[in-house]
Amino acid sequence: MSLTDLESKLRDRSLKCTPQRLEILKALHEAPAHPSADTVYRIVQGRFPSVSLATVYKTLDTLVEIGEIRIALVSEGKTLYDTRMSNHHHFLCRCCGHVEDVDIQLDCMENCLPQVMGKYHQVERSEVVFHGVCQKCFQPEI
Amino acid sequence: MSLTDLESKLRDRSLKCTPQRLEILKALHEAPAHPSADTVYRIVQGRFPSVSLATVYKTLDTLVEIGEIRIALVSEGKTLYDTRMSNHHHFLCRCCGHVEDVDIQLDCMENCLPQVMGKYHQVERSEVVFHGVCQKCFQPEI
DNA sequence: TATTAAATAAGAACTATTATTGTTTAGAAT
DNA sequence: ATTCTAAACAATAATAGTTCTTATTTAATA
Ligand SMILES: [Mn+2]
Ligand SMILES: [Mn+2]
Ligand SMILES: [Zn+2]
Ligand SMILES: [Zn+2]
Repeated sequence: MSLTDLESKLRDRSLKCTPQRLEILKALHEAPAHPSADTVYRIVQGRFPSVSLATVYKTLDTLVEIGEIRIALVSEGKTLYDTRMSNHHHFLCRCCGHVEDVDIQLDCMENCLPQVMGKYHQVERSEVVFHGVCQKCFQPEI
Repeated sequence: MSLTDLESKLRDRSLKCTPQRLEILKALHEAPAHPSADTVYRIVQGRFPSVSLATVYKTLDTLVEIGEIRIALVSEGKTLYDTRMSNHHHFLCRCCGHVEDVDIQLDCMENCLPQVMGKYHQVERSEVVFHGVCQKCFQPEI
């Protein structure tokens, strides 16, 4: 959220705090959840028309690297980004591709995991993807 | 697995059982787990050089539609396919992108889910993606 | 204010995937 | 077995998403 937060993260890695980066971060938060690069690009254009799509891509990469946003591994085709860095899960509609946050606490996963994976991998986090059909696709008559 | 199984699935939907489709299905099972369209294409080429990449893509779509394979929602960039239709999970290395099957039974998820999601969505299945660093990337000195 | 490494805009290039089109073929009907 | 036809195919053009290249600009530092 906070720009100061971002500034210090950038400074820590000797990355420059440019107006483009600030606008892109703002756009990410204004956008509907899980926006694509193109969605972000269009929002940024409203206030900062000279910004290029390549800069948006590059900046999104950077923001992922410094841990301001992450990629929502939930879409075929285009990359979607997620500004929510706290632990949460996703529901994915197989009809319309709609992605929705799922906020439930699944302690069991976090609990049992370290033992199971411990000797093979370094597990950093886990997320659930629920597959199904969203309300809109299930009852399209409304 | 069984070709008879495939044949009947195709027949049920009045889809033709072509040699290309059979070879592509075979290639999918010979390939390392979670192959891309291109990986499948190359394997098929060995035995059936006239097959086109477009046919591979189209056939993979078809196989997904009839439920012979599924898309492994686990990669940025290119689509990966999964021949294992039974419930399982994935580990994804953030360094090298390696995808590994995770075979643990997480009853808790299947148990708590229907209630939580019930009124909002039709949940058909759920899978966990574990994010982390694989052994190879963690100890690259070997 | 001058310096410089990093970031940017513009657009070409690239990769994965889908669409188009004319030809072939599997499977059904004779 | 031969004919028929919708479906599938090969070839390849087109598109979408993303990355790369290069000349120019700029944030941060001295
Ligand atoms: Mn989310
Ligand atoms: Mn798998
Ligand atoms: Zn839907
Ligand atoms: Zn790895």
